[in-house]
Amino acid sequence: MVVSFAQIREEYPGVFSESCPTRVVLDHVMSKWGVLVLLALTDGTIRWGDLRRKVDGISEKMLASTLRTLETDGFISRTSYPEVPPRVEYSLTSLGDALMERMLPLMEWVAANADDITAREKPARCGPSEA
Amino acid sequence: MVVSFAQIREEYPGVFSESCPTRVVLDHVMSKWGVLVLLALTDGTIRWGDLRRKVDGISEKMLASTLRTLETDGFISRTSYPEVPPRVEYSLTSLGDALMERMLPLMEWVAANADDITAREKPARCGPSEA
DNA sequence: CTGCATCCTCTCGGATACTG
DNA sequence: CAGTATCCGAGAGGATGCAG
Repeated sequence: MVVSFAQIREEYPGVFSESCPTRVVLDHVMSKWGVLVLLALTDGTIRWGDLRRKVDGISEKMLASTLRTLETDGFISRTSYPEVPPRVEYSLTSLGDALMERMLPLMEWVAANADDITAREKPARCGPSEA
Repeated sequence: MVVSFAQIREEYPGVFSESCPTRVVLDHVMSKWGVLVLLALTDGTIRWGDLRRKVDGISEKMLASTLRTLETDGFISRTSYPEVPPRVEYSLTSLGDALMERMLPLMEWVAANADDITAREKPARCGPSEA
């Protein structure tokens, strides 16, 4: 690994420590659903129901739970309109924006390489190469 | 969110789909221990025992499991020396290197901001501000 | 529409003991 | 030293029903 990128260990020698706050934040933003919810929010403000439909496979429980965690962390903001039926909108805060600025390059790389990576594990992923 | 960063949704509209390979890779590299193991490997080649001691709190089971997953994905390489006692070394592959190139900026940002983020949740984290 | 409460399942992950 | 095998508890996470 290039040295210039590995300086995190010098600046933050405690990142490997069990008690490091980094662990907590990492668990939130890099959780199975946290990543996808945050990514969905890079689109801009979005309603609860739209979010649920957008993040394929997420349950209501996990969506609510994930949103609350990320809101507590300060990554997203929740706006509730006193209407009936209710309308609630979520969006990234400036902190969340800063986070995603670093996360998106990683996501794009993963999205671009995921096929090749998983393909190597399952001999034939789709095409009838030798069946 | 700045538009230039949000183009992942246009290029990879399937990232939100449950069956997208991205989900699998994401689960591996952004898992609780996957991140830390990969980060530890940015130091360069390292032995099994050193790795275990470095990543504070990881069990033998999870270390072995994490390493096998990441090796299968092609992010790390395993070199076993036919000696006694045995010696096994792990290091990043070029693929793993490319991954960490995108991951480290994120990690550094998280490490730099984790204190503030978690501090907001626990009114006083260390200092006797008002107790 | 936007959640919360409950129940229940299943996997993650820790502890321990054992092998080459 | 570098793992594997087994057991087991805790918590993640899904399904359903209900409330505001």
